Amino acid sequence: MTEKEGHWKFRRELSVGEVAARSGVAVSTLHFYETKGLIHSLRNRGNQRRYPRGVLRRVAVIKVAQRTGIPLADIQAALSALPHDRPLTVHDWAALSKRWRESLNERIDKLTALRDQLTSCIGCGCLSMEDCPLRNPEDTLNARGSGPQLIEPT
Amino acid sequence: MTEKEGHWKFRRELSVGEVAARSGVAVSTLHFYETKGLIHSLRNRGNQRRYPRGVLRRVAVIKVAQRTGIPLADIQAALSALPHDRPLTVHDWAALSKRWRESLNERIDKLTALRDQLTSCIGCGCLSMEDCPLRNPEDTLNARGSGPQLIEPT
DNA sequence: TATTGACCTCAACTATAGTTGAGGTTTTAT
DNA sequence: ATAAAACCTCAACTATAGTTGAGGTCAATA
Repeated sequence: MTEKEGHWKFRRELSVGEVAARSGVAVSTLHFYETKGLIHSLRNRGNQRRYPRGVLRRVAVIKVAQRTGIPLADIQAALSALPHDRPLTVHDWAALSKRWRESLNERIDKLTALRDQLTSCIGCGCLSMEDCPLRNPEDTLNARGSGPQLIEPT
Repeated sequence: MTEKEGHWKFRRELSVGEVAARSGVAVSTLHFYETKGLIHSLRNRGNQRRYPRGVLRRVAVIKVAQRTGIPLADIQAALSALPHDRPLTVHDWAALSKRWRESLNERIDKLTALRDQLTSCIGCGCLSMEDCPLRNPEDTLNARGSGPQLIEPT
């Protein structure tokens, strides 16, 4: 709303409220992301956060990654491998999104396999620890023989 | 291990440790499920939990539902609509698993759509709140016109 | 200039799904 | 009979992803 800090053409910094309004996340979430190292800010003379415009793209990338099921810690790790003082490029985005699409695909594949097993088990209902693929997805138990399970498996 | 409580042929109750060993969940988890109303137990003279054998099937159903992404509260709601003093029947299981398969299918469909959008956006990288389908999945913003977003949307 | 809105920090709280530990009792095995 | 293993409750803690509120400061506007 204000044009105080120079001519609008040259104003490149955003307040936290502006970033919230334009990115669709709450101010408290931006604070939170900053504590987690997902975004970074500079401070003005009054200790208020000032963001470079590139933060909008960063937040967008974070939100998309979250939709694909990537935990914030992993997003942070991926972003921190990139320079944090320049905007993300289209190339950065392509690299990140390709990786995340892979993990999304894995998730989809796992869920699809689960759905197929569920479908084939609906009429069965055995749910036996030893026999049912739904209960024993990785065949972990048969790996060391049958019988009752170990107490409190890792 | 013990045959104390009657001839083995008639022993129908399980201790919490036995349930843990046979179901593959921790004792603490069984306690936790009980506080959430997901499973139920009787107590012996010494105040120790004694479970009817049907609890094994219940725990199995809970774990399968969790794999499909159903929250415990929903699982509890579904299970509590059934009599809690008899084992789950194959028919119970069929009804539950059909519902859960539906919600699993919805999850898969959403993730698949997301993956397809991600794929088509990898080369783009605009991530604009207004234009990018990845950022604006439900077209919530255009529903009330364009421009900057409302602050702190619900 | 004064007031209001936006901002600051820090602690505490929400929700989900449990785990861990302290302190004490019961059951099982020797 | 006694020691060990299993059990009990309850509170506190873990992790993830934030939100809320108190108490105080800064900035924009009337």
